[in-house]
Amino acid sequence: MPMKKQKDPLCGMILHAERGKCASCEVRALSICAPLDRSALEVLADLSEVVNFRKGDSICAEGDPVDYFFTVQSGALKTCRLQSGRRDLVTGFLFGGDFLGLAFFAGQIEADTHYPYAVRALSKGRLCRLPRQAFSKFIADYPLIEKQILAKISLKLEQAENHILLLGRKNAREKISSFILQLDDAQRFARQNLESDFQGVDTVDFPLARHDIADYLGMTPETVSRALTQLKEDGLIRQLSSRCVALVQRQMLEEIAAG
Amino acid sequence: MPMKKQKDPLCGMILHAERGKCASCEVRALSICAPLDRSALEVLADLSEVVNFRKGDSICAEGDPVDYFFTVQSGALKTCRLQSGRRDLVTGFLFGGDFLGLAFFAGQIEADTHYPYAVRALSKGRLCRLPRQAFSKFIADYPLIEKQILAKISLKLEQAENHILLLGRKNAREKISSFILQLDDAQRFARQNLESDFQGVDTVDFPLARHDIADYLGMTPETVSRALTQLKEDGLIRQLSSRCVALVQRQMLEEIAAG
DNA sequence: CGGTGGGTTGAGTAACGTCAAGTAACGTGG
DNA sequence: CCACGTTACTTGACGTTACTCAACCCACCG
Repeated sequence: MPMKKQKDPLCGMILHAERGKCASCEVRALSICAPLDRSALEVLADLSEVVNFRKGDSICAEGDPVDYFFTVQSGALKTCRLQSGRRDLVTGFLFGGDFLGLAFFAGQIEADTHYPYAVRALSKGRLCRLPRQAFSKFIADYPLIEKQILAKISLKLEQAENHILLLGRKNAREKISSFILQLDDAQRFARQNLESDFQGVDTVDFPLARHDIADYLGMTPETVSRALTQLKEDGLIRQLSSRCVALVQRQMLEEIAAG
Repeated sequence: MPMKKQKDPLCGMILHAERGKCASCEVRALSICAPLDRSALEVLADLSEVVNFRKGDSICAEGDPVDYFFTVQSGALKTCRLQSGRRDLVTGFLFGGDFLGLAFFAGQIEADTHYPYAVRALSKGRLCRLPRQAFSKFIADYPLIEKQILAKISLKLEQAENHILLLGRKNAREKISSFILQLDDAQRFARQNLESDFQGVDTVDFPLARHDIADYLGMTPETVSRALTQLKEDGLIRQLSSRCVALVQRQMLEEIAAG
């Protein structure tokens, strides 16, 4: 059984570690590997391993040494900072195509670095794992990858600044509205780029629990719940299930989110 | 007279635009130019211009095209995001040695980019200005600089995550304590690296007004003031003037800041 | 059919924001 | 250098928001 507080990151996680199949990678278009050619992918496939994780698994703890980089293939993860005697703070999420290890890259690939946050799984899923040393060498030969990583860091910084604005100056209603739209954007983007032929109503899935949303938005689960029911009562969203809502009035949501 | 809301960024600002003197730059050790050799500095000096700014000047507005990069030589600036009908949010500060333009760099030096925040002066000071195009070419010849920029972006991201933690999970008292320590660290670091021979009591200068602190910490000036007097009453700090405090019990401050 | 965990709802409270008054600090012009 | 006007800062009274603690509901699972 998956323990609530895993002391052995990764140990219980790897069910079937097997050589990566980069050529047929489903999320390549979203990942840092997007610009690589056939031969580069062959080289990379020899470095990479696919590992599975289950809901609740700990990928790494705060302060762990960074021995691997990861690309998320499926599932959802959260990066969080712990505080003694208080709710954690979730600094961000990782979905298919996202890269884990960004912050440790810039300029200090050779240095011994440590994770500044813990990473935990919100659902089951799959990671592509790359040994740090080997991948660092690989990058040296394929500068295109470095550019991709730079672009991702830049994006991350922009997201962080938006998050700062949200935490610093928005109330519960505005936070929730922003969050729903954020998820919606991410899910539209993924659908579009992976060329899935899905075309339905504008619905948003929450791949996480209320308390995770709360920890991301700097509030409590109760307040999250209350803000959601308020939006529901105002007819801005419709709740299909506890983990899925339909956007009824996107325009209005955007206005609220903007403040 | 400097207007409160400047519509013409930079126009009123440049008093004496003159060729940079990189060889004798006072903040080089702190800046991205630190690793450059004599000949590189000569080249750079031809690209750069020194411009002066006064308290309240607007360096750029949100959405302005990025035509120049800057290194701060002296004085203090804030980067802020505006919100209609609400207090601004200050996302960060720039002091001597800091580089302005980081976020626009990564991976898209050639693209037409825009500032995601406004930059305003908190005091008078001096900037080193570099035309974007020319500096981008310069970087291509001196990869050391690119590494420096990467390191700075990485640092920025780390700071952003700390800021997120502060805004999301700390109360007024903890926010102020963190802020004081942050300023103290920055000021110690600057003193140390610039090898000033100053050796006094452990005091911290606030190069900014209460409302700027409030906008940075996601609170109001009144609450900032109250939190400061509380720390004063508890004997953790001593107030030498409205813009300068002495750290009486650094240890305790650190404990409070950590939560 | 009871147990469990996630989610919602309610009542009371603490923390912070708002509004307003008062005080100290500063810069300017005489 | 002083008098004045302006701005920044502090303090107080009050209102609002979101947190805390608790009960309850519901879906899912043994």
